[in-house]
Amino acid sequence: MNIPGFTDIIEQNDQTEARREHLDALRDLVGNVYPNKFERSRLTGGEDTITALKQWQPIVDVEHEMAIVKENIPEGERPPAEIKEAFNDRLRALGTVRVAGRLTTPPRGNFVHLTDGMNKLQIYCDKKGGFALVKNDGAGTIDSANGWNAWKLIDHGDFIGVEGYLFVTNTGEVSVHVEKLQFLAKAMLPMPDKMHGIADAEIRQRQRYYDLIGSSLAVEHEGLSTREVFERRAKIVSSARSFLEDNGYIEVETPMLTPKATGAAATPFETHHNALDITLYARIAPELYLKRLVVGGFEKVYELNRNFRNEGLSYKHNPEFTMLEFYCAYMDVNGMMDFAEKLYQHVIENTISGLVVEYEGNEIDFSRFERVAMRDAINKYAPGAEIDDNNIIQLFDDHVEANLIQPTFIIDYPKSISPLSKADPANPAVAERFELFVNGMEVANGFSELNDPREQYDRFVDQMAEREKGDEEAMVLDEDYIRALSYGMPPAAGIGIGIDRLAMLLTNKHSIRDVILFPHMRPERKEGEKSREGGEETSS
RNA sequence: GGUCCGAUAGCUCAGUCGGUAGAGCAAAUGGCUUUUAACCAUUGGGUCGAAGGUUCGAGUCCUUCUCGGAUCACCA
Repeated sequence: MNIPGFTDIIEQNDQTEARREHLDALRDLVGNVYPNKFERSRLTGGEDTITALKQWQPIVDVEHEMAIVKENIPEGERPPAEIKEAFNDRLRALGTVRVAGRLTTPPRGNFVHLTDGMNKLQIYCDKKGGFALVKNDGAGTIDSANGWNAWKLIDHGDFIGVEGYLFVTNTGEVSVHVEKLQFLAKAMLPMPDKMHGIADAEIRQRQRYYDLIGSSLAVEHEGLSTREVFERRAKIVSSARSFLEDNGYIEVETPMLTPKATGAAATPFETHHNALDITLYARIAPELYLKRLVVGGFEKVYELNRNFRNEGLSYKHNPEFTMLEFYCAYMDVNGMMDFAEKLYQHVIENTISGLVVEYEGNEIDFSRFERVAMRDAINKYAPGAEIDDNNIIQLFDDHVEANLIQPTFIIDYPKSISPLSKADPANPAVAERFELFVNGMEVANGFSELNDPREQYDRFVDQMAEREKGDEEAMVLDEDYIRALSYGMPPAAGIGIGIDRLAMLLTNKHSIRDVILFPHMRPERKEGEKSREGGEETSS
């Protein structure tokens, strides 16, 4: 077996060499260079994270008042000492703070910022005044002689913990005057560019940790920082959840590994269960499981989780993507559109302020959703086109989809391509189905759920016939689902909402890879692998 | 899969007509020490994505390949 060596994985250069030397020297000073914990103070009520401290009212107040003082003195002049001292008395009375984080710059001066990934806090180490080193020897022995010696050995990106008192600098920034320094963890690799972060999209996606570090260090950002993108995505997910919970929905988890890949038109990933010796498929949709639960008496049910589709990658497709799918008994497609509008509005208002989303130069207004029949939309964007059941989707895709910038429900889908959807009672050829389009992109799909087991069976049979004819994505008959429907399912409506695409819209990101922490990529191949093989052949 | 664009120091990027491989940041050494991308001086750091070709000479031109991005076709 060819196990790569540590130095094959971690590139060695002058920078890593310097860090290794610093680490060895630190080991002599502090003992354990990877201690197990650091207890932060609790002045803010909870744990004193950097973010908590930066948002803590006493600190916010002092920085605000100091800013006013600075406005009233000439540019470049220091604030009067007595005013500063008054602020410092207030800050010092708050108590001793213990805070930890990563160094955002090289520690060459005696000022440095620590980050918790989101916010930065400045600390001040006074060489002359002296500060103590806390040894990582289990007892926390204080080494008052070596504080500054340890300080000289820490590197850009290392984690340290400090204890000290708060004060305000001449520039008005509340900082920690360090009295005790504790070394917490080493960064063996150099940090990204402090101005620009990581520019290479491949490295950003493959090494998201590195990208996130860059995002927390970088001074300039175009749009949201990587950290902010994923915080916003988390906000989208949590506000969608809370909206559904508040409306009486219950969250469930249904199988990811399924014996049949059905519930959507897509190619599945295949795998094998050894003990059972059967083929399993990564689910392409949770739809049929969720409706089984409606049969079983869950009147409002949702699942917010991953789907897997074995298809091409693009700026709006990742092999695994997050879908919010939910079902509501006694509701039809129109009720679902009404509810979906409210859900979108709730999520958007909670995520950004207001309902107007800036996306790639467009102003997308979520205060209003249009509803347009598919035929009407085609007539609008491809006037004169002759529409029949066979070309309607093609016409729609070719002429309409890209034009649907503002939120638009396209309704009245052909029944033939909607095998899980109820027909419109007034027009049996049309399904009670919608898809929601925003910025030319499908973001949701919903319908009145077909609950007649006999008709569902016939639709599956039609799909299987399409499959025989070569349509590999035609839906697969699910016998157990027919059995479930035969026990009776109340009238219901359901919807699937693409979370990644919503995240793209709300973070102004063009690529789905920018809103997925670890998007799918080709396996990383190191150049060394090739040359090592070659080396074995030539060496004797 | 097709088309177009890209890959140069740890990071961000220059590199003219084919003629000695560059800058800023980061690193090392020294100085300074209430700074806000700290500053000043000095030093080290490169298989120019890989292989081949043209040429006296290739980061630069040609071919192939790898990886990535954009875009088109299928999927949400």
